Amino acid sequence: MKQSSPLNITQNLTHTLGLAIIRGDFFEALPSEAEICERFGVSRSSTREAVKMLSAKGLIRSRPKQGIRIQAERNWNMFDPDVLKWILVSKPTLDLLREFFEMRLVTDPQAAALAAKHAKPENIVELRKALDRMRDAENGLDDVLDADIAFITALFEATHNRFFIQLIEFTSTALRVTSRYSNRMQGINFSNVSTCTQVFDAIVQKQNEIAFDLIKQMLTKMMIAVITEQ
Amino acid sequence: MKQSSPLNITQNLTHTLGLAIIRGDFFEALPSEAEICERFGVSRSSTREAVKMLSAKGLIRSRPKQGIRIQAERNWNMFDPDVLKWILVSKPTLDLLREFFEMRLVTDPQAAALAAKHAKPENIVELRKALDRMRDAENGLDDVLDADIAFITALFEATHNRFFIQLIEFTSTALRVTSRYSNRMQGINFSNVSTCTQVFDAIVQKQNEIAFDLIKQMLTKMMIAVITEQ
DNA sequence: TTTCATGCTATTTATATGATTAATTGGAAT
DNA sequence: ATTCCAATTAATCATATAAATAGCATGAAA
Repeated sequence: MKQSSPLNITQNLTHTLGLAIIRGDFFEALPSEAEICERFGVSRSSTREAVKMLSAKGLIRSRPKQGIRIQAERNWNMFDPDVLKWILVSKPTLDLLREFFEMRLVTDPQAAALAAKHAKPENIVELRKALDRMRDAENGLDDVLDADIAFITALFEATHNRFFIQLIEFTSTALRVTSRYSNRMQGINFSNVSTCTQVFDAIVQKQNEIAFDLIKQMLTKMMIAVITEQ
Repeated sequence: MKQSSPLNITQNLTHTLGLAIIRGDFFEALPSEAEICERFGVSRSSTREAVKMLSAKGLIRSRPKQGIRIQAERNWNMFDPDVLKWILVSKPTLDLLREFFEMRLVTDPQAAALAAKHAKPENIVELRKALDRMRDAENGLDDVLDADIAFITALFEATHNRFFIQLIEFTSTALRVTSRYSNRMQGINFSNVSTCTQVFDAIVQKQNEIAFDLIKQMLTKMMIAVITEQ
């Protein structure tokens, strides 16, 4: 999706360490710079750069003499796509999925309401395109997950709110990872085409509350399906 | 608030460049590594580490021959406290404030509802402490902003939802920065003590909907006050 | 001539390494 | 208890080499 090019050394180390931290492979601190270099067979430059990237995401903090210490989970940037991905890959618990839905349960309906309020013609165009893809996907002519993400993307872009737009990456990362890695979560995350069509109509007619309620109901059903499923 | 120690070279450069990028000082790309070194009088290591930190936050992307290119605003991690701070400091527009409230208008009520559902005894204790601080602040015995943030912190921690807990940094950063830098925004962001007391009672009695509605009403009033004020 | 593919070159970041500086901890000396 | 010292570790600087790639040049095919 993002970069087709193979990861370079720094990126690789960043992902390896990030995942290891979140998986709990280290206790309170990472090995020293020198030891990381040795253990992973990379130079100090690459090690330091990887450490800086993880610091920027709130996972660690590095100081002389103290070493590279893992920060409290509270400081992790959960909305960073990388961090979210590492968490979902390493511990895709039902609890986390519930927490994710508790968030979507308010952001998505509000996004629909804001879209109804602020959508411009080009947003309507994109929403219609996404709806078409969802219909195609129902008939096996397109990927269900991609189509779902396309709709969410168009919906959140129509809010013209930077914070909501930021949630596109958040939500699509979560959807992609959970649908790829966890069997339990498969196939239950997808939006309903007819509901989304109704949402689209509500947005076109600027009916905020209706758009809000439709998405909320849809997500509530999805959430119940996910949480109760074993 | 965070670190009392003076910023080191890398941190300094990160902030300088981050702020400059968001302020729009550069067009599409940053100067080359070598030029940044020269212009800011730092070594290549520090430059590269700062660049890596900004890459990790989604602001830029650096590739051989292409240089250090600024990413589309869509890719910026708006929920990263640093990024949010730079944005608020460099362009504290009314639009942005509206977008911020549109977000809080759903996250805060939901946080209250989740707190009512999931709060544990220690969360109740913290909420009560925060309420006491808010009362003290009303009488000039404590800082209003700090007390407000303490309540929000206790509220969001009580959700026991990692995504909501992450929003503590987000919200408190926004409150601190806006109240410090913008006169227009001053004094209008603060919560109402009596409402918060009612919210507290609702949480103790596990009345989700009541807690939800109380916060929503309070925020709606605040938002109207902010948006209509000139 | 035009078009497109191929390979070359210059530029820029990526990586590696050594040397020096600064911050911080923990213990020693007072 | 306080101050000072020493050891450790990251932070910074400097330099060298490798890898990636955009842009140009070249030349063959239409």
